[in-house]
Amino acid sequence: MTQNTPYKLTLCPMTYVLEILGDKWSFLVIRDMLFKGCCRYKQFIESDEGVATNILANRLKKLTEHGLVTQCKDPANGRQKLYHLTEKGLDLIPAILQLIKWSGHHDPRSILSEHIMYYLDEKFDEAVDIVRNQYLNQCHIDDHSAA
Amino acid sequence: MTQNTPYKLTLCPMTYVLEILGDKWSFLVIRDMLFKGCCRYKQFIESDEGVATNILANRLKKLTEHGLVTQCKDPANGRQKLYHLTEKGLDLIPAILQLIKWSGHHDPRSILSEHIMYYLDEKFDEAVDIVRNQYLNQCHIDDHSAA
DNA sequence: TTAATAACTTGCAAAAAGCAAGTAGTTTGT
DNA sequence: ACAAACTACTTGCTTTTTGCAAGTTATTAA
Repeated sequence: MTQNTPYKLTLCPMTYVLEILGDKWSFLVIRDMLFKGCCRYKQFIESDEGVATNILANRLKKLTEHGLVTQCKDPANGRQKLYHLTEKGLDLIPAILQLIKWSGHHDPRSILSEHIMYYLDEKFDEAVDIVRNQYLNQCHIDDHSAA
Repeated sequence: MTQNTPYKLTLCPMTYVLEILGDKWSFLVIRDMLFKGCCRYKQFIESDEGVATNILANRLKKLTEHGLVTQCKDPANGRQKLYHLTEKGLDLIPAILQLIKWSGHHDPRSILSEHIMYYLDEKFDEAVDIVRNQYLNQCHIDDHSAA
């Protein structure tokens, strides 16, 4: 076996990722923020998959402690909090898009359009930028318009 | 909000991925195959994280049912089975490498070398090919040499 | 100032994970 | 040929985590 070529990639440590994203709810919280524009507790609760309130609270706390998410009071409504992705959280976009791309290719019930698959297959980096900017825009709007 | 531009990417379905990879052990099995050359039950059991035998059996079965893994008898030793990644499983390499890349950037205790980070940051597609070929080679060797 | 709302917390039942021990099919050694 | 060893599991039981319903607290609208 070719031992010391520069082409041998020995990378196995996934402990950090799995510690943070090793369960589906953490992933879904981030997905809801990125693609559904969720930034309030209630919005996550109302999201399709139906998280339990205690689980949601736990995951938001965990993601915040790990620096993927920030919390702040809604300046327009003091009884609401706003949750946003940090740079560290946004840096997960490539990984998440690769997972979505994989779904697009292998999920027999995938509903991803050809247009989207084209972007993921041929213009991946661009897709990452689009999702990122989309998110940043969205936040900007949500923050200044009360729910 | 820009509604109908071709740049609006509305992709949220991750149900399929999460159904298959929504827990850490499934991920770790695939990682062990890709990066540690695990292809036998015993090898997975002996891997660092310490899976319970019942959990491992369950996950290998699940991954096989979902078509990410195949099982066959070891032609060289009838009491052993060989587990291998299918094309569908190998197609997860980009996603896994993105997660590893993310770890490299954000895990304060990351042990990834600069060389590897260079590949992930600047030559991502090449890194995917390398990992893929590395795996395919490895299998070829393992299959024909008894444990 | 009463009612409603948002973001949680708590308590309990159900499901899943983790551990130890056991089992079935091969195979090696004598 | 037969006993001991090996590999890939399964089973039963304990512990942990999840999921659900019902509070609780802080803030705001009527």
